[in-house]
Amino acid sequence: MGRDTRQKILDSARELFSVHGYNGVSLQDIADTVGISKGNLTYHFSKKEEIMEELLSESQPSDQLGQPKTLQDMDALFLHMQQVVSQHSYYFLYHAQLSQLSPKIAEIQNRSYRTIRNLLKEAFCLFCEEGLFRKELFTGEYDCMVDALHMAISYWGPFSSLQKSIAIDMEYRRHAWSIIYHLLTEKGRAELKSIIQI
Amino acid sequence: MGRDTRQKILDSARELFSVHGYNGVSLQDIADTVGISKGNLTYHFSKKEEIMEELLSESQPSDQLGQPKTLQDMDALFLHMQQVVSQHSYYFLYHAQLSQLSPKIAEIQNRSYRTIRNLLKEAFCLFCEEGLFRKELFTGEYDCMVDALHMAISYWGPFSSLQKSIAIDMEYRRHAWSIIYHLLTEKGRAELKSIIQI
DNA sequence: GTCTATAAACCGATAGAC
DNA sequence: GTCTATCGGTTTATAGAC
Repeated sequence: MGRDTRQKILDSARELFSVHGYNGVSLQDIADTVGISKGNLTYHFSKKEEIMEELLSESQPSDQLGQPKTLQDMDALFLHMQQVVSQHSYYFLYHAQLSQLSPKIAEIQNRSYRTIRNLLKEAFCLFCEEGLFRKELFTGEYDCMVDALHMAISYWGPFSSLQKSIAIDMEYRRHAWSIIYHLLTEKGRAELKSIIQI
Repeated sequence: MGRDTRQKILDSARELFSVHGYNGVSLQDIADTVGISKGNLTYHFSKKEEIMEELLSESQPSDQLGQPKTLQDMDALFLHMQQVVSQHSYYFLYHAQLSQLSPKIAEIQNRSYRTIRNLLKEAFCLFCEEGLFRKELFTGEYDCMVDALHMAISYWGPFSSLQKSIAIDMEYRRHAWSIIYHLLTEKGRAELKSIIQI
């Protein structure tokens, strides 16, 4: 039951953190949910932080992402992000708080952010070379759109949850394409049309 | 010393919350900073939530904002938002968490969000009528850009703080204009040029 | 590995003297 | 209005039996 208990703890913790946030969940809550004692819990994870650290490093959003080579790849990336965000809502809802938990967590987050950023920027440049994206209107426009897209990825969950009374029923994937639609050339727009209807 | 102590509590609490977040600050911390006893603190605010509620309703970002009529107004709004965000960083860093604190706080946030949203959308439509903005490329493009702008307003602080090792030294005001630059017509771009250099 | 028991500290909130 | 003292509850973490 060694590995098994450890995994059960992580699963229960992830679920509880998703609903109540890091501070809203005590070790007692986790132990109760798993069905073990608090003492046993601290045998596996000596500190509460360690659970979160393992949870984050276990499944980083940027893990399984490959460099997008086509608009189709980009769309798949958006779709994938949409799933990650909904499955790891606690990560995005409380990530400012999480970064203060431990230097290790801050480092994990930072690495993830840098990865996504580079992924998007390189894709933009590639699309530009292939005539799918127009050239920059001003220096730094691509960087700005990468930031906007990145911000949308990170905060789509909390942002839309705060506005549930307003009509933001549009899913993230559509929002992402809408943000960068103006960057597409005629060729790019034609190609996108076969992928998704904006 | 009646009003005085109450105000001191609010000032100290705002400062502490900004750095450590709501859960990271205890009533003891606040009392110590003000230089009063914990008992005296709970005389003024019987519950911890009440401090945050008063703090939020005291200075809502959308309070002193008028409807932007010109690009100059819009720029002033961005500038104003930039100051608000830096002065009330706790509000933006922890707003997902804060909304769960009490229904009253959730309502305050929701009203604020709706106000900013409408402010931006109406300005967009006005600018379009005046030939400063081009027409929408697709239905909902304005709404999408309003969301992107709104997200940037809300999360510029936390977003840039998480990326401090990366080159995001561009201030929020410039970022906001960059996001919507592609919406400007030739006439609009000429007018913007006299306000800010993108 | 898992348990019980408990330490040690801190939390928000209350009671009552002054 | 301000204080001290304290209650009842919760927290993380440890010690030791099995």
